[in-house]
Amino acid sequence: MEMSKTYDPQEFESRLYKEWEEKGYFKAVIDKNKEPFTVMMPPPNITGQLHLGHALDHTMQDVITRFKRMSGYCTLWLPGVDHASIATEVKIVNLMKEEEGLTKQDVGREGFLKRAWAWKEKYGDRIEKQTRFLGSSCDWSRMAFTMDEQRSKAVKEVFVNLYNKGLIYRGDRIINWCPSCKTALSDAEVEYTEQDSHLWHIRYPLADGSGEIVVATTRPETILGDTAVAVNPKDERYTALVGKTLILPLVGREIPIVADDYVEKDFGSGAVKITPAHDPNDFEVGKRHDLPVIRVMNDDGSLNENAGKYCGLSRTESRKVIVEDLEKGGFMVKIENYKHNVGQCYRCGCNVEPIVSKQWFVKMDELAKPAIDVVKKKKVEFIPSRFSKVYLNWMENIKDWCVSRQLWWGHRIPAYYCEQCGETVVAKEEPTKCPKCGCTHFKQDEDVLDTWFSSALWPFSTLGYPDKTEDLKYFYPNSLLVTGYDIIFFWVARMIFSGLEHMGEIPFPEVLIHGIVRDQYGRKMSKSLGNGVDPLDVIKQYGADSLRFSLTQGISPGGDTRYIDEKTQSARNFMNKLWNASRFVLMNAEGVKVKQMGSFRLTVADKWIMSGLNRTIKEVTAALNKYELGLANAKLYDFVWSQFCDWYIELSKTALYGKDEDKKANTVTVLLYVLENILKLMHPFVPFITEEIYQNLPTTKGTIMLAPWPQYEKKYTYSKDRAYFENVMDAIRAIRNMKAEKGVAPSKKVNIHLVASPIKEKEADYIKKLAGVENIDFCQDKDGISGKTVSLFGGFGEIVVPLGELVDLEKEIARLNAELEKTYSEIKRSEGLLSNAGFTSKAPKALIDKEEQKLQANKDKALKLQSQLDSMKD
RNA sequence: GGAAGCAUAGCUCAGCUGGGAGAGCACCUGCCUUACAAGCAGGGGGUCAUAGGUUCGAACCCUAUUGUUUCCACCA
Repeated sequence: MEMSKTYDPQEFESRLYKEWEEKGYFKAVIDKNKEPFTVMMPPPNITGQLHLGHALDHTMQDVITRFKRMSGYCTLWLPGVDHASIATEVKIVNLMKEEEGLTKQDVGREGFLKRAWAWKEKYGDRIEKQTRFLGSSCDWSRMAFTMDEQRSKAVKEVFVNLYNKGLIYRGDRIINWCPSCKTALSDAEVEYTEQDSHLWHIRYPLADGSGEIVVATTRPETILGDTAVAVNPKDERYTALVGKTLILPLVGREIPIVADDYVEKDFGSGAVKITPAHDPNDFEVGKRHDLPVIRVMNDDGSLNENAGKYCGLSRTESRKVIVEDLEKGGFMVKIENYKHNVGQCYRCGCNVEPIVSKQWFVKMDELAKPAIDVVKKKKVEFIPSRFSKVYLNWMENIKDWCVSRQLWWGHRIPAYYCEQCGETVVAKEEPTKCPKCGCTHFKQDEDVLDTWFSSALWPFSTLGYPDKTEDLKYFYPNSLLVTGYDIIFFWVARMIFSGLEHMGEIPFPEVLIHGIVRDQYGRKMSKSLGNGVDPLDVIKQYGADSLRFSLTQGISPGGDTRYIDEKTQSARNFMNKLWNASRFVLMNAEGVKVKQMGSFRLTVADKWIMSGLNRTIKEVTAALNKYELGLANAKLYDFVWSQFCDWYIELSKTALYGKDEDKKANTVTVLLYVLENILKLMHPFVPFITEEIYQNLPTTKGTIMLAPWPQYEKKYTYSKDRAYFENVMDAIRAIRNMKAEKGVAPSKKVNIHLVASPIKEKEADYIKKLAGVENIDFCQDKDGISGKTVSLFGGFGEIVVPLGELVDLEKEIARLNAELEKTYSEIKRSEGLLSNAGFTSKAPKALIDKEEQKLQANKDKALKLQSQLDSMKD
């Protein structure tokens, strides 16, 4: 094959993806002799396109999936997309408004859903395409959508079951209401930010005219819905007043003064206005004291008919007007500046209103208990483990889950109301006859379910639940969940209790948490900042492999990462390096009869690279088994570039450019062997380039995707040969260093004497070739070496380089003195350590031995340095 | 108010049972050496936030402090 001189990913990435898919390599075929490894893709929202966060998420899953597939598991990575009820609906509403000038009401439910499905087709496809560009090896034949037929069946099944068990109920409760999206939200869907506001102190006169109570509030407009004022029962200031009534300013209604522990004596005036319809805490107080609930707000946030003359005013207007009226009426005592947290809708960002409303809820007490248990008992483990604390903290304080949404895009709630008697029937299909009155006309609940209700079933709904499929039997529980910490509550927690409740088993034993991808300054990527990066642009410029490698570089579980263009460039450079190293190997393998490993004697250089490879196999495998992708990535980078390319390829040239055909064949064999293993180890990270090269190796057949994962083998440790060869390398480094320091041109070859060196003549060519040496004189002593020379010391013994006029005697003496001083300080350090009884008695023996060897070596070196110095002073 | 993470070279970050401080990028000096200038060789640069403690030995373990980021709660 002709390989281009530079790496050009556009040339092969799409072609290879197509080939993999056509040959069915992504498809999981149930094999009872194999252990399954199952990962469900967190389904991206169909709201738009994939961003770098998805790219990271998918890359991590693909790396792990490909690693497991090569390791012999029956691997299923199941892809999907999420209908994202509220997020998608908001987008479509906006689009309709912009393009057609229409509202939801204008087009009606059916017309709206038609548009929504068209949207789904468009964006679902786009997401699928992007996923393919990334190289994701997911099983497209099992592609799932949270609202397709099978998933809808699962949702209905679960809803009905929970209802029949009494775990789902409908009732008037205080919920978070988004006045802009006009729907209820769950607690998890509210985000709090600090806002500047005021604390208004308002006078409430006692009904009997005997005085007044001052209350402090941040919501003066809700005064219209007040049904009591509460004080702490231990607050002496007010004990005498409890039970009396107050006249509600502006309204004139009489409201009681109640005592409740919820009130803090020391905050504000110690008295709190109670508005059960518009504050979660007040709602609870109201329940305890049996207070009426007066809702004064419409669904759009404006005041309703209960607000009397203020009816129709918007949220902001009403506050202004009411404050003015309070001031006019002499009720306002003072206004303080005040900062406090206000909840916002996580989709549209507008302030949410706590409102009493009739909604469907999932009862959480019973469901949470086992879900807490499995995490505490580590049947479900978070990686890193600190996230289990986050999970437990949330789960232990969970409230009932509001699951109904006043939206159209989503799973319609399978509840039917009898048109005659109003009886509620919850069933998978519309009932034919009312069980109470026999009427045959029903109206289905208008609301849809929270998006996360269907996502919660993902680990098993994707496998065919509620049908008892082979997939479900084989692939459940899943093996691993990979996702970001931002959706632990939304998703992970709900999957855990859902799996336990509906499958009777945990959904997955491990949850690998990753962080988010930030921009180069560490800011979140967002539309408003305009700092988002489109993965497709990156792929176009650098290739998917470069993006994948760059995203997994320097990451650790749970940690955020920054996207920096230079990092991707450096990954691309690495791809180019691998490309060219392969090109070098293939060029030299041309026409050479490749041998079998083990059928010939390895050189020490061969053994050095083989042991390095072996070590890398061990480390990379261990790192991947722990899902430490950043670590595996770093080990690969180092081995491929700094060991294989920088050293072994250079070393191999002595044989490749020599005349001995047999030696050449040996070297080619080792080069191919190491390269093949490098490709396999790197394949999970960079699937395209490794496949492209692999298929062109003379020693391989078929796809690298299904090639067996490299195994660590003890026989390739070669510790002694490795240590010996390090001396050769040190010698090369020392000579290069010396030449650079003395300003000797790299092309200028020098002659050297190797004095009393452990290095054997066999290795002379390596030194000559790599260090730019003409001749080497292997000798036992320095007799016979005359003229101005430089001496280098190390594990290789002494290297004497005659440099003629190039050597400045003064400078050379200074250099040697500096080195001698350094050596003495090393000796001192070793001696200090070794004379320390604590150290010698407690430190491990290997460490003590090592220290002793070091001490001896340094003593030898010091002697040699000293004698060299002495000789120069003559 | 509660909890957690982070603090290591100019920048981004590794450093995984405590045993002489590392990489990439950037910088400086030489090199177009027949795989690669998207490259090669060499080099400078760090009181591992601060203060204590444990230990023969601490970037690593403990305590406190400072700075920073995030999550949870939401006292009107």
